[in-house]
Amino acid sequence: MEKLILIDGNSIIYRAFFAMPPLNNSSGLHTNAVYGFTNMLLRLIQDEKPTHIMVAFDAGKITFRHEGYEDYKGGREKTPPELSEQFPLTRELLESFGICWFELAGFEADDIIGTISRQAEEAGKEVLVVTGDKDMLQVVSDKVKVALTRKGISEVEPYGPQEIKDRYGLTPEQIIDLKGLMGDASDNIPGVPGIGEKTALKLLHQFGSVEEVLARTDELKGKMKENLVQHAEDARLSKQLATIHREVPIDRSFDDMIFHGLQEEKAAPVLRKLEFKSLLERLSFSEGAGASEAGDEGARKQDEVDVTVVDETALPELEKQLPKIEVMYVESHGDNPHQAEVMGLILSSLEHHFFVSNEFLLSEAAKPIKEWLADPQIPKCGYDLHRADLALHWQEILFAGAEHDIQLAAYLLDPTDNNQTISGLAAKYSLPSVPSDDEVYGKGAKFKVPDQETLSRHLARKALAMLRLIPLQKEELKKNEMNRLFYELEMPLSRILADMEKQGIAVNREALAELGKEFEAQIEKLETRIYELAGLEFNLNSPKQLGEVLFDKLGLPVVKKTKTGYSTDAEVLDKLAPYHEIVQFILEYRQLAKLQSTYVEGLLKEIRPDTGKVHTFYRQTIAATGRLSSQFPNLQNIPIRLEEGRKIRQVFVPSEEGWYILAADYSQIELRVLAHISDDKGLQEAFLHDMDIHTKTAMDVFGVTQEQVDADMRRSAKAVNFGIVYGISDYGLSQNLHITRKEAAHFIEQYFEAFQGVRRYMDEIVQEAKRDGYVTTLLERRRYLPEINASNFNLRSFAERTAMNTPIQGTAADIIKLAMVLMDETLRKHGLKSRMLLQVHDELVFEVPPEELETMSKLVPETMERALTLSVPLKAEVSSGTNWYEAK
DNA sequence: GCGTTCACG
DNA sequence: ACGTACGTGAACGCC
Repeated sequence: MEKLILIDGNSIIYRAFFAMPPLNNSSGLHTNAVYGFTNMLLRLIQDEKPTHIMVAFDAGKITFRHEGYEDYKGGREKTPPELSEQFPLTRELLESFGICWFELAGFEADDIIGTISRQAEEAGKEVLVVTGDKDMLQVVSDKVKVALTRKGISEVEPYGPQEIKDRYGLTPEQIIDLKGLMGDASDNIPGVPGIGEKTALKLLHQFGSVEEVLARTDELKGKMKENLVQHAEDARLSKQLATIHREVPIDRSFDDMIFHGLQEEKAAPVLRKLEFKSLLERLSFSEGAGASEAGDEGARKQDEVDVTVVDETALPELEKQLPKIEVMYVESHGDNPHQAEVMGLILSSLEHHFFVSNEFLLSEAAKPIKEWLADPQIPKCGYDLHRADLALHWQEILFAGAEHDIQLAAYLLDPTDNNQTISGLAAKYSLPSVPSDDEVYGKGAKFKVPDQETLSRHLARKALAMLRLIPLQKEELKKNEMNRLFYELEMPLSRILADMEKQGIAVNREALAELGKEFEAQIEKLETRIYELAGLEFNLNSPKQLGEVLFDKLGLPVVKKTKTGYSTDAEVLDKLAPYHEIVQFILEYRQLAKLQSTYVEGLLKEIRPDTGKVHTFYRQTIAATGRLSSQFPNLQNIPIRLEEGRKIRQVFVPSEEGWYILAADYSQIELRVLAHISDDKGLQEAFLHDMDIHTKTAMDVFGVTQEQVDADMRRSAKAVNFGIVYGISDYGLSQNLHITRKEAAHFIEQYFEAFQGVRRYMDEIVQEAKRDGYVTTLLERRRYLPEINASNFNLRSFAERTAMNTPIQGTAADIIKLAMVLMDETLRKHGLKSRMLLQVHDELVFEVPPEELETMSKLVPETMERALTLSVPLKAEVSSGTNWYEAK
């Protein structure tokens, strides 16, 4: 017969937490409740041999019970953070055990269990409910037993109808009446004063039910009668509160609950992360293997590999196997993929590994391999295909057909994992060990291309790990509902980015050098003046030496210190300006020195002599929020705020005579996203009318009319809006606006009064993060926040602000990425010659031939605006000119 | 290789 | 009481 075990997750974890001594793993994670829970779970599996298991959780929000009685569970202490952080861990553990869990907003675990146990009973299954909550006894029947925990959780006591009768002299249904009369302090169920278990049982033995007791109070006497008459309503309400709801909508089938047994490859990594060594041993899983962080790699074996080195003799064999090749990997050396040296290519299936040296790849004989690489109809799986594409491109080898990039998938599955190398991923998934590149090649100055034997074997090990990683990633992407994000957004975008990077943007070298001369002249003047005023020459670029001059020699007041000494940043210098005229000159020097070193000299170094262009590299797997980042050079931080710096933009020009630079940027995209996800009616209204959002905020925060908003009020409101997007704190806002914390707190309160939907969103997203351990964007991009339940205030606060900010910044990133994919399609569809060149978070930059300028000026903003439909319109503004400066 | 500073959204 | 605004990359000094 089929046997289903239903576990009340919350109840067991609570009891385990208080029953177990404190326990944590080496990274400080509290694990005692998870440990107790796991122990009990394993014992149940061993003793009961269930065919099905399901764990129910409270969804942690307001339940239907609150609708009738506000104080329900009101008397409970707040859950300690050391316990809260263990809920996401428990869910992760259950998933690794292949055990189904369920929760539903508005219902408690009790109700879920009540419903499933009823359904299971109707389907003829045997059921065992495991909980610490006596209320649950009401669901007992011939088919349904309830195991109550005793002494913490180390023992359980099973109850069937007979056991309930022996213990209480009641039927299971009468348990509800019992609660109705005696109440339950821990659930804040009032019951009737003066009536405890003894009296309640006596009454029920005599009358049978709460209703009957209340109807026949005339048969009673004394204080008890008085209490019952006076609190009749409390008794009825208490009975209602204690009644388990058995018609919860549950979208899980019994098939979902089938327990297939533990699989080491899935369960072991989680147990290792928790450092449950005794459990690993008990399950006879190897203990040291696969601990990704602990550095005990040695315990995982390496694959033995057999590689065919492709030369003209071996080529026919490879050609025969090409249709079966499942993964490819291009090994290259150097951080900048536009200048990377290709070391070799590996093409693998589970049966074969073919190593192709770059020398052979570049030879005429390798034509079939090149045709395979270039064929967009042949889907390719691999690791960092974007980098491979660029490295191959610069040696005139075409690449197309990327389908599944392991690095990109790893990024979506955990964007904050900082070891998304093949070696790191192999460890994370407990696959056979792959030595790190640093181990094989040496790092920094020690880097050396190894002999072909070593290289090809290393690549074959990587390829094997890749072959195994792909199905695991596919499953996880599907489970996280990230298939569309991955296959329809990030993968297509990866090819588009590569195209933009290969195209590059032209830089007017002469104009840049000229600008450099102007800066240089000013810098020299400032240097002379500063040394004069200081009375000595020193290294102005050294904060240490500058600090000594300002604070020791000139005796200026110390405003702020760093870990290593005096702080001399711009904020400090601003405060010091009134004390000494040298300070203003230092600020100007700093500004120009930055422009000179980073933007003039830095950019000049990046211009390719052959093309006169700079080719940035967009990294798609770095930013935790889903944004892109840009390197070699970074074209996402070209100056704009100050006029001197903004001139740098003049040197970014079209690559063809007579063409234009066109730039379009989203207006207030983050606040529009916030209006959508918070469903704040006021904010939505403002955007529907396309109001100036900072003015609107000022009106609502200060309670004034549009005409009464002055520049200062608008400035404050703008800072508040920024703060809201960043996950506001009174301290942060006070720093930004140079006001007291109290004043900042007042602004924030005023803001939340005016925009209550935003307040609700901020509260709910933090709760969601605490419950799930992660937050998501509109397109299901995910960011884990392991510190959201930390007991350390700073860590927890940071995680809370991140929980508020990431869905906003991340959804904005989703949107512009969608726009880029759409834009690429649109350019093709219309057969336009215009080219997309740059992305700067909320801005896209194009070069456009004159005859397309008018078309593009409409098409680009239209495309950006239709990228995603929100409850408020998206707005994009476009402009163009003969260089990037003029396109403002 | 780390800390500080500063450029951008 | 705690002591920060969110996300990046590059240049420089210094050990």
